[in-house]
Order: sequence, then structure tokens, then C-alpha cells
Amino acid sequence: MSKIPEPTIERLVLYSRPLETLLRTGTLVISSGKLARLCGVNAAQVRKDLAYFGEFGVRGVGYDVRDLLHHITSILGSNRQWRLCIVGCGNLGSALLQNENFKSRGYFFVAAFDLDSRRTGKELPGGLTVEAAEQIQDAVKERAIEVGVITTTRDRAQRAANLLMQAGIRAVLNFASTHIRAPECCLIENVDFTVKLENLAYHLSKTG
Amino acid sequence: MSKIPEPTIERLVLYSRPLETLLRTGTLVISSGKLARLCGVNAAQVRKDLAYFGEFGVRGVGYDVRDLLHHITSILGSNRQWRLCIVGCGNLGSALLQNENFKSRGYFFVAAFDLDSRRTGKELPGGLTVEAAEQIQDAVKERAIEVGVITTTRDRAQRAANLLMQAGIRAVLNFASTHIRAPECCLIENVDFTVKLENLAYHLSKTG
DNA sequence: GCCTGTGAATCCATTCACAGCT
DNA sequence: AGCTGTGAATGGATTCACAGGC
Repeated sequence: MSKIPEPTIERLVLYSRPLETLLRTGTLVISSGKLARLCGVNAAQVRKDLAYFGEFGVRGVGYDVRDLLHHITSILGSNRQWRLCIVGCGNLGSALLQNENFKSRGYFFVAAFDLDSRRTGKELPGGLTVEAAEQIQDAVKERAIEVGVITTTRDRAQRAANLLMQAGIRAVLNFASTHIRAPECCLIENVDFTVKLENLAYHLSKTG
Repeated sequence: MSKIPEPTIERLVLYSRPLETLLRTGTLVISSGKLARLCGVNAAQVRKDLAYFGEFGVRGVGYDVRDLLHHITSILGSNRQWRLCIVGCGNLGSALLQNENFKSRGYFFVAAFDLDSRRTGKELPGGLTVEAAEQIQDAVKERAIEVGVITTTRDRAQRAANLLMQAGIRAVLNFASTHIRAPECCLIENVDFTVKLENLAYHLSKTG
């Protein structure tokens, strides 16, 4: 089996979204061309991406919506539940804890920590209570947490990551706008809206 | 002048962050190798990225920190202030309005809208009051808003974008996890943490 | 006619490797 | 000796174009 490009994985998530809608609205079959337009990508791209994982379509017809969606969620590993914790319970962290996009896709926050001990004990919307950083080690093991979400300030992000990694976490979603150093075995995904924003600014100032 | 790769722009933002820290801590000069390590990229990459815009370094020495930072912010257009508005004043929107990363880099929210009229008039942390969608057209013009930030639910994102574009906005930062269709003239940048999260899940379930 | 699956071709970005400067 | 700037080489990913099946 050949190696699968990283961008392909990201696009699979993209494809799954309109598919969910199509399933709800009762569309049974969709062509690569139509799905491509819904996601803003090239039709051949859609076909190639899917072909990495099998032959899901029918020539001359298209893809069965329900079928394809099941295949994709199964490939992505989102056909099961995942347990998350958050480190950094400021505004952004609190907002994420309440965000429906996590729950609805099977991602559940089961712990919330903060490196600032003054926040310990604070009750958060969503039912969690802020725990101290010292609890990370035990909580990760006892509650079988697999993914850590970092929403601290920039200067605390590396420390947060270190604590998570020491506790055995191997996947981190980092919202702090800084590069986190980590060994190969630990995956870090960065969500950095300041990068995207400055990107917009660049293009605006270029075109006048 | 040759065409500048999109990833290069994103990395310039990345470079600017450690440079700010270095400037504060009094480091005068930095080599591409050291800057690269701080950002988790290749040294040749740093040099090539910078070389697109000029010869900022000194052979045998490195880059002057203050100088390089000024060059980068000037290239990115972040040496001036930008006026933003937000559409969608739920938890995420409210959190972003309070987020220091915007202000500290010269991005100021000057209006907040919501497509749900029941939210109109609500006061938000940060000093803004929720305005109705019908106000977008006038507000964008009168307050010289250049960038729109969408934090609505998925099903309202396209409508939000249409309103912004009709009002003359040509740059949109989209936090809703859906693809927004827009003409060439309007730039859309997507910040989608569900994509990153599912990406992590994929890699975790692959490696066991 | 319409649509998928896929080798081939193209395009783009990253990395290498070294000449040239301090 | 150390570091930048850059052509050349490499490595990937996207798109094209068409054979094969409905």
C-alpha cells in the first residue's frame, strides 16, 4: 500500500461535511464532480484521494452517499469516541469546551487544567471544574485521555505540552501561536488564526 | 520579481514570533539555522523565504534581529492597524473579541453582528454591542472595515459571507467548518480545528 | 453519455550544495 | 571559520487525459 499524502487526510474531513448534509437531505448518490464543487477542490483530486483507500465508487454512476461517509469516518477513526483534556481555561478554552463541533463528532472533554493555580476549582460551563497542573499525570491515565488541547498563552504552551507528554499524551492540538518542540512520537497540530489573519493582511496590502 | 509561494507568507508570520522575543531579550543577531530551529523548519527554507523579498542578511554573520523583524512586518502589512468585524456572537465569537492576539498585532474589532436578531443589543465583553445583520452594509462603509471574521454556525456561514461581500469586504477569516463559495476577488481563509483534530485521530488510530 | 480509477505529465515547494562575502 | 544567497536536484502533490465500466 502506497504512502498517503497528509493533505489527503485533511480533505477527507472536508468531504465528510457535505456528505453528512446530503445524507440528511436524502441524496443517495453523488459524483466526484459535485462533491468537489461543494468542497472547492478539483474532481480528480476527490477521486484520487478516495482511491488511496479502495474503490468506493461505481463507474458511470458515482458514490453512494451513506457508504462513502461510512468509509471516510472509519478511515479517519471518527467512528468511535475520543477523550480529550484542555490545558488553559481562559476565554478561548472555555469557548471550546462549549463548542458543539467536538461533541457532535465524538470528541469529549473529560478534564480541564490550568497552569495558573489561581484558576483551580473554578467551575466551567459544560460541567467541568478546573484542576491543577499537578493532576495532569494521574488524570490522563485514570480517565484514558488520548488527546490534549492547549489554549494557554504563548509563554506557557511549551510547559503545558511537556506536562501532557510526560503523562503519556501523544497527540496535541495547539491553539497557542508558538512552535512547540516535541519528539517524533508526539503529534502536534497547530491551529493558529493569527497566521491566517496576517496572511489576509498581506494579500490586502498587496492588491491595495 | 518571481511569484511568492503561499507557504512562504505563512512562515514569515512564524518567523516574526521568535524575533519579537529575541528583540525583547536583547539578542542583536540571529542566523538562519537558529531561527529555523526555533520555528521547526529547515535553515535553507528560512533563507529562501527571506530572499524572495531582498537581501536582509550579512554573509558570515546572520540577520539583524530588529531589522529583519521590521522587514517582515512591513512585508506582511502588519506595520499598520486593521479594522475587523465579527459575525456570530456565540461563545467562540465572544472569546475571540477578548483575545489579546488580535489587539497586540494591530487588529481591532470595531463591530459585532449576529444573524439571529434575538442577540441584537446584547453587550459583549470588550465594549462592543451586538448589531443586527441589516447594519452590516452601512457599518462596513462608515467604519472602514476591511476584514470580516465569521464565527456563526455552519449553516449560516455562507449567508454571513454573502452579507460581508455585498458590503464590500474582500477578506474573510472563516471559523465555521464549512466551505464558503466566493468570487476570485474575495479572499477566504479557513480556521478549522475539527480538521486538525480528526487528523490527529487518524494518526492515533493508525499507530494503535 | 456519464462517471470512476489511474498512469503520465505538470506544477510547485523543499532541500541540497556550494560559490561568495565577512 | 561561519553564514548568506541561490542555481540545481529532489521530492511531492495536483491536474490532465483517457481507458474501462455502467
